[in-house]
Amino acid sequence: MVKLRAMSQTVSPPVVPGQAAAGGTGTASPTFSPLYQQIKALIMQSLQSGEWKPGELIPSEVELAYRYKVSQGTVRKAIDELSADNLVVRRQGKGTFVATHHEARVQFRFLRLMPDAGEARQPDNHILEVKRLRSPAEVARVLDIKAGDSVVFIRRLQYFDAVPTILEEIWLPGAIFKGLTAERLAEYKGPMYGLFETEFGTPMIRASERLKAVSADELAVELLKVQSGAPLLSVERVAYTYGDRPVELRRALYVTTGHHYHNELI
Amino acid sequence: MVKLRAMSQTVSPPVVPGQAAAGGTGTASPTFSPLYQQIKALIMQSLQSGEWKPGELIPSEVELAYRYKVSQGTVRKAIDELSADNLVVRRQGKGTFVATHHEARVQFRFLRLMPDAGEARQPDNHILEVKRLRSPAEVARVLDIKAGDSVVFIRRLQYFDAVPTILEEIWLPGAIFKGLTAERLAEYKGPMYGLFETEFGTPMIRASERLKAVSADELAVELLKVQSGAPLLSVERVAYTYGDRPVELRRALYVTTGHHYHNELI
DNA sequence: AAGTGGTCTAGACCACTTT
DNA sequence: AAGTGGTCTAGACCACTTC
Repeated sequence: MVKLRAMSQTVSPPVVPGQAAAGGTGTASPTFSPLYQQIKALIMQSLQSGEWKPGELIPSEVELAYRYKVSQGTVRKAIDELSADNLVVRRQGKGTFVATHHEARVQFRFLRLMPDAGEARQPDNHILEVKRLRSPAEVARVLDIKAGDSVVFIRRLQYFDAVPTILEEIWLPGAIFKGLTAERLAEYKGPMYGLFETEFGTPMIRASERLKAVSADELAVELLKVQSGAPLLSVERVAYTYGDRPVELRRALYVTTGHHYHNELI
Repeated sequence: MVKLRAMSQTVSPPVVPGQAAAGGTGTASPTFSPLYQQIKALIMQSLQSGEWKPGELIPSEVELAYRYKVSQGTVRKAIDELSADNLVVRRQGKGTFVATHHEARVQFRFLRLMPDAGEARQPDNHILEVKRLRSPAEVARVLDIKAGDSVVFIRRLQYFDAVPTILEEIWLPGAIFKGLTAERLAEYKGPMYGLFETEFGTPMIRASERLKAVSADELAVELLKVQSGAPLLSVERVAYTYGDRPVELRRALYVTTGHHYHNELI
């Protein structure tokens, strides 16, 4: 069995069972990484491989320490970072769980549109269209697939208090989202990312957004019931799963009369 | 001398020299907080009081451990959190420094407008107006002062590559920003928050923003050189200094043709 | 060489949850 | 009572910076 190596106790790069550690394989110029980073990488591999699925309990710190032959403190620091990255959730007395989109808490991370006054509430989702098509070059580039590859296209309208507020177009890699149909989307209760995670084994763990102000086009006028040329908030999102793999492109238009996009600068 | 107390080794609430700890004074129902949280609160008090100013070196972990009579590990955990909160910056081999706005790195935290293509660059600032006036009720409520209290009002235009892009109105509590004039603002090189921090002892440590899409009004048309009714990104910000005290209200209009507001959802 | 933050260990005890 | 994460300590050693 190949053992993990602590920092600088050796000249060779850190090695982990079956695969290189976070620092890289280090063929040319060996890079090192702290033990806890190597442990973190190992745990992430188990998350990615589906050994521990969203919502499930992962092994205890003591057990992981025994498994990886390091101290509990080192495992702890690894899990500390995974927790900060929102990949796992600690619960005192119970254990550490794989993060899931089936919690209200997580929704706010991915839907930043808030009512100007009052409490945030769940939107009503209306799936307008689901079809499979060949990926335009522009979409393919973002999703890191080949132009012409199969993609799933979704058009959705979201209502807050019966007011049409969000119109979005979503592109997903067809290879991952095989059996995705309008029916499954429509009948599914809860957040779309919950469905992606549960049914397609693809949890969204982070996203990058670009916001612009734009004028309502014809489709927006029709569906969002705004005047032609009305200002709308355009939100273009690329969402990523484990390994920073892009798996969703989403272009949304938000009506921001009565709602706003909330952001904390920390 | 009153000593700090570790968790639950006593029935009385944790006490710190001269003041209650993070958990609160606990007169009615004593609340507890971990030792490292108490240390963190103590360090924050020193930051707030100006004992250690932005850019300066704070005492080493060993020294702080001696001062507070706790282990270095406990001080470390306190500073870990302060570092995560962006209140201090660690530098291996050198020490721990109080965070400052005089670093390019910090700019990106507070200016999220990026060019759609190419590298971000520093804007040219044009101060259009600086005046002192009595606070409108609406502004006073946000800044937690009394309506009619003195406030400094600033109107500023920012250019990227000679293109007018950001028009903003800023309100500041007059009591804090006494000698603030158009001249000082105009002659100051670097970010406005750097000036606030250096000249007025008021570092902005976090901010909360509300974004909406709006139509250009007359003033925006004139100054931002956009067409009447053109869509603009409205960004309303409240910035806070130590102790979560609001000290700035900023209402900005961003031109988002060629630029976008960037946000990471993590 | 000395001082700083960064990593790692081992052990003790606490708070919380479940059995 | 047993198991989990959370806190705290003491000590060793490493990496980096400065003198």
